[in-house]
Amino acid sequence: MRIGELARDAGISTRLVRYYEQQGLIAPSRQANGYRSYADDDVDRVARIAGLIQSGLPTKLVKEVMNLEDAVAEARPSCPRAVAERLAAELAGIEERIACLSRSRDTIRDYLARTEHAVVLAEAAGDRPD
Amino acid sequence: MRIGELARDAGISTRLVRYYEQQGLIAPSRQANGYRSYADDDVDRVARIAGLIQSGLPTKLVKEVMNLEDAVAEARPSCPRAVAERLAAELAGIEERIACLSRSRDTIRDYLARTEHAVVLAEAAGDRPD
DNA sequence: CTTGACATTGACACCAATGTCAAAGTTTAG
DNA sequence: CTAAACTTTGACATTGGTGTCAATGTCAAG
Repeated sequence: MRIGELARDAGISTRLVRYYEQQGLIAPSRQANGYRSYADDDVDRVARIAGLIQSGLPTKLVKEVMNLEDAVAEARPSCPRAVAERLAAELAGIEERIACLSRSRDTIRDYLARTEHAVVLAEAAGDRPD
Repeated sequence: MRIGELARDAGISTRLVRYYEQQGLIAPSRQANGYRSYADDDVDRVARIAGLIQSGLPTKLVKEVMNLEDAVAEARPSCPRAVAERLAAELAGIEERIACLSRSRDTIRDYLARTEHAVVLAEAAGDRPD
């Protein structure tokens, strides 16, 4: 598929897709005419990249995480101790973010639940209003 | 306490503390000499603000969440339906981020666990069950 | 009184993530 | 064949979060 469809499906602008590529986060092949060509899996990958970036991870870190994701598929990965330590540090950072966001999530849920607006909560939980 | 101590305790620069204030996220009182004066609770509040911002929430959103946090303390809060709907939307956004980050967390954990670097993982683990 | 640490405001600077626009080539529908 | 819709690259603009510097004020300790 081409960039327009990919972007639409992933829910971001084509501009960002190209930006991610420039940052080394994706490497689409090219058609004879020079158009970028994406696989179906790339929709997910790109959406995931966007999600991480929106969660405050810098592209450089996102890149590492994505690489790791590919590496995990392999049988017996390994890495120098130093790398492992850096990853552990990043892991801690991510866990902090999760904790922070979780708390806010609880706060908002709590608030909505207590303002007789359980209706809205229920709606949002099931389908996707816009 | 004054801004220097607050910043140190909260783990950010004084520059950021002032920036947060400018964005309406905190409202310290002033001493006679013009110095900002913070309460002990503000350390937590500021650390929390910083955490949310690092998690990708724009200051405007952080502000709302913090206001909510204060409001939740009240007995019988209430808000117009429109507001509740916007909050629900934000809640969804936050949940998405959490999902994204959680997946990355699992990936990294997994990776570290499988690269005989369980050592590092254990070291970094002191806290954070969930 | 002087010095050093900390505060104040305001300005300028930087980076990363995005938007937007322009000029040119490609594909597709009518 | 033409027009609309897409794509390419490249450049410029913007925004939000930060760092940093400068000039000035406050205060505690020697």
